[in-house]
Amino acid sequence: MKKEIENLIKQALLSLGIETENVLVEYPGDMAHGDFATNVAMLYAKGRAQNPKDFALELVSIMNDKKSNLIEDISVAGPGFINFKISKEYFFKELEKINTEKENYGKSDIYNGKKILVEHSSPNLFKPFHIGHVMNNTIGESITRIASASGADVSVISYPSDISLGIGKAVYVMLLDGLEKIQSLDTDTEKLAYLGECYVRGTKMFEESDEVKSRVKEITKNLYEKISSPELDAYEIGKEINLKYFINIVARLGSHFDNFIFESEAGKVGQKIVEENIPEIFTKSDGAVVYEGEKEGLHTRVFINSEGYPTYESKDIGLMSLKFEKYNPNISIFITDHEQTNYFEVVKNAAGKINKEWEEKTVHRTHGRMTFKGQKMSSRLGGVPLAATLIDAVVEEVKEKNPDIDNKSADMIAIGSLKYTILRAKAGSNINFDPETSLSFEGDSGPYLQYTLVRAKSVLNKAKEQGFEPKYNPEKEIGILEKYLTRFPSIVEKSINEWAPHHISGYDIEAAHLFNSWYGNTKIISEDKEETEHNLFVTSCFVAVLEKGIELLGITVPEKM
RNA sequence: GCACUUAUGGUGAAAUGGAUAUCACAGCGGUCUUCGGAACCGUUAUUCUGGGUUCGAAUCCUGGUAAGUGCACCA
Repeated sequence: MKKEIENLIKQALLSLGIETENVLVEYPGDMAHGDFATNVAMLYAKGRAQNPKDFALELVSIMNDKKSNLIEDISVAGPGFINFKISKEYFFKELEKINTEKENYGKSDIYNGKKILVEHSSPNLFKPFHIGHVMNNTIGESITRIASASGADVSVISYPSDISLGIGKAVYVMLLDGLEKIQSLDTDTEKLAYLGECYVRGTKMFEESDEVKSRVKEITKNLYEKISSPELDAYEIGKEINLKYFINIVARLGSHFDNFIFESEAGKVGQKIVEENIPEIFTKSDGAVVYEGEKEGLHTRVFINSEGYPTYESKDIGLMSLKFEKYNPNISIFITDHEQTNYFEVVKNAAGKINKEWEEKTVHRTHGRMTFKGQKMSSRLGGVPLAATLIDAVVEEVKEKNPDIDNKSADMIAIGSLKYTILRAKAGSNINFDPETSLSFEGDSGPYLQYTLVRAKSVLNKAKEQGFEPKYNPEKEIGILEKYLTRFPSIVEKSINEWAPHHISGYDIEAAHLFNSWYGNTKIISEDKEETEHNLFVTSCFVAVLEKGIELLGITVPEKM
């Protein structure tokens, strides 16, 4: 429809001697204005030394002669906007499409036949999975689903940090306590808490004693080179527990990974690549290997330190190389917090020197940091709320509100509420998470979406039991809810183009609100069979769209709530 | 010091350069034996600051103020 209007405008402009490729057709802010609008008259009136309004009227009279009968009315308003009113036949056709395509409605074909790789939630094994990770996971998962809706073949991986000086510190404490200690613990949760504690203790001891420092370095070296030793044994135990925990917690959040690329793996690959490109791309400086970013308006970064180990920079080069080698994606998206923006600019720039397509096809999306009650979280210093602790606390609140709810549903609501808090805003700014104020089950919230959907579905089921089937009545007028539903594909497309989930969350909440308003004024099931069936048709379209819209956010919906 | 990011009601946010700046929370006032009230309706209140570009600016440019982040061997 949009295309049709665009063409109509182009034709009209052409007949007046204006040739243009891009005409802007948009949804007016206020639906009362019309179904589509364009600002071309204001753009081109100047070149014609004509009043925009007069020019708009001239265009309208031309278009009136050429328009198809799907366009009911074209009018001029305000400073020179041209508004198009579309016939209800078009909307009924579109609603019918929703009803038949169901969960495929809104699916785009922008990246049909392309491959997209998404990397997110990359944890530091041995560091607890804390509330900050939930943010990365939530955004990453939603972007993954949006990517799937683009028609692309999507793979999703995570990149766990499994080797670092920090891990050496934790392993040092494990050995100090003896491995019996960890083996004596019963549950994985206890073991994990213990490992987190090792990390914190190790960091402290490392700072306080030179002796510990050199021992930790030795341990780390042995781990890097996988030299068989007590530390390697301890490390393997810790890594397994952490990885298992990670897989469980992201599964609880609704994510699954096709594969992992480990930092230890990437480090070797990256180091080799960097070394092969001295001195063309990388240069030696004070015993280290660096990339002189200043030449590109950036800053210098160390890729291999003076002890001969790859830094994060080299590892990221290795990671890129492995991603393209294993998946050969057309687009490679990864998600980190925004503190790494400048850092990745340098790495990406350097990567482009090695292989142009690594730079061109890589998309870096960033998000803000999550602070907890105003204090910045540092996993190194401990005292950070674990993701699981936080979710459990929210689950308690859900149960308080609704004591009859089952565990699974309570989990869905708690997580939905958390996820929505993260996704409703454009990724980028920091979120200060305070359960007292940030968590809402009402209004602009995850549970509002879930509730609205559950209620709508419940009505549909009830009607079905009574023998009603959704069926549209062409005599009926099209309301704003129905019109709004047909905008869904364009919202999905926008989210794909920007890799921004918040357009979807905003759309979902608006759609839910429109439905609830309509619901408040409409007796869906009534004596009147035709009326009932038509209402059910609208409800059914709404359910299809909102179900998809919620799914794209990575939020699940319980049966009852 | 240099670079990047940000500044919207009391709070949290939205708005490809467009029409009366939208939404939620909180506040205030209503709806209420309903197809599921985690709902609906009404109401109060907002673009940091000076200048510029434009028919038109929250949005673009520029000066200022404030905040955050990054700048060599940490991850």
